[in-house]
Amino acid sequence: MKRTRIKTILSSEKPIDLVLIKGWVRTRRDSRTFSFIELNDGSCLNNIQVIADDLLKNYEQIKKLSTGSSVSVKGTMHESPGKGQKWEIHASEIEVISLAPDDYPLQKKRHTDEFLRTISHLRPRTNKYGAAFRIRSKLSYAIHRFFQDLGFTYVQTPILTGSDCEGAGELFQVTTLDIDNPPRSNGKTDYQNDFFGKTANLTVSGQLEGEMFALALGDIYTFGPTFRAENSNTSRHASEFWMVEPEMAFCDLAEDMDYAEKFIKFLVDYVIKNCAEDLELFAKFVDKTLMSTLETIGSKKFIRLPYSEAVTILNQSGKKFNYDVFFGADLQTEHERFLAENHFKQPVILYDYPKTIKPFYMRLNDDDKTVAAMDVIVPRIGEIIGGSQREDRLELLETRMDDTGVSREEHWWYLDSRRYGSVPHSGFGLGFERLIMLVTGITNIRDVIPFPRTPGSIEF
RNA sequence: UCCCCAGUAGCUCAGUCGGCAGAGCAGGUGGCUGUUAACCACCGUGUCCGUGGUUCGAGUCCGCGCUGGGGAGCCA
Repeated sequence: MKRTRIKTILSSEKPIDLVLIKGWVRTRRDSRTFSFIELNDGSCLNNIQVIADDLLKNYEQIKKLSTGSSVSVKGTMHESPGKGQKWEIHASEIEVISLAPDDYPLQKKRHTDEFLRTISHLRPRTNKYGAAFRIRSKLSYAIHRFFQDLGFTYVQTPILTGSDCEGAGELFQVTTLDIDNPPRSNGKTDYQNDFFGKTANLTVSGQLEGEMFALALGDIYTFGPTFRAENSNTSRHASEFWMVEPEMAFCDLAEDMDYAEKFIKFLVDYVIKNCAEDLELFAKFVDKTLMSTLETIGSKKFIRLPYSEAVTILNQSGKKFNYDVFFGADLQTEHERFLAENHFKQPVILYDYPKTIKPFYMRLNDDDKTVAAMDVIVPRIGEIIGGSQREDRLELLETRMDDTGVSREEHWWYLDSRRYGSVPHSGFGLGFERLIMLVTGITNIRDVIPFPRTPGSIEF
């Protein structure tokens, strides 16, 4: 007999004569002649209540079932006479697969997120983390769905790279050299003898490679891991995280913003429609304003505001900021949050930033002062998307590289794309974990990653 | 990297002015019960993060370190 998932039987319209379910005991309560077992198999948030009566031949063993134990249950599903659940299973046979000893760290009461982080291998067994990681899975699917339905091609850009990309952050170096005794020449480590014959790193962005494919396949997206060796100790940064980076040929900044807005709205809508039960847990226990936040994102057209106007608004707001605002200053977290949370109270797309604070690949505007960059700012999270129209004019790109100290020689292949049939194109990057935080109300990035990596922490 | 806060039982926490370490939950035993974070009674539990100091006496005060958290920077 094949096991049925608890999610499947809970959504049944009618009783079932005989079912086989398998799962883990969440809690057990004894009555006089029988025992209630709350069973969860991870297929959904809800448990199913199993009635084990004392006629079962191994009832003495069943009475020892503790939280975390695994069992296999055969029985009939019928309407529950008790309050609190529609269905329950009356067991005809219960096999104890494995007992969890009483040092099982998860109790049926609430634990703190900090404690659960120390047992990352067990926390998916809790309601909250089970829900978070089911939502993470659904969102991954929705990302593919969005782009595939629009005819985009999924490109797997390399994780090991030879270039330091856009200088997007500190790099994790990858080497097979003996680090205690590396080969040296002219007083420096000689990487000619390293595995790839030169220095190699973990990727900080797939964008430049993504552009090459957009300029061949038209519309593409990447979705994969990214690594930053920055000593960032905040609740919004991890050393290993996932990014989605679409790149569109024949696309200007306005269309880029259209895609970004449509993308976020699609994902929020997808979760509301497909993760209702799990979402409810977060709306109830994690963030009471979650549903209204998500509805605002889904229904309101995102504000589009040039950087220069944002500077004016911030200066006229009368609010005292820790960092001064003036044209040429990078907007700080406090400024972005003020705009999204206090001034507009909804998502805002800022665009046309000063060229001095943005990387070399962004397209120079006609004013010669700003570049065609855009950031999507959402309440509570801040920047969730950063993107731009790329500089497609070879001479201007080369000048910008020289000005910002990016090696032309190393990026010969990137420059080739502007040499041969260059076209206007745009793209953006979305931090996947920040999206999950936005959608669930979870405030620490460590709690939306199965096994988070942060400075000084790689236990699992 | 900088600023601030915290570290006490398996977990969540209290601990007054520096004077014998204490609750709830979890666990054990018994009872009761179509229960649902069940309930009632009884029972056990400590490197008070580490280290150095002040003091007759330190969980409590001071220095240093470690770990965790919040905020900032860097960014997604």
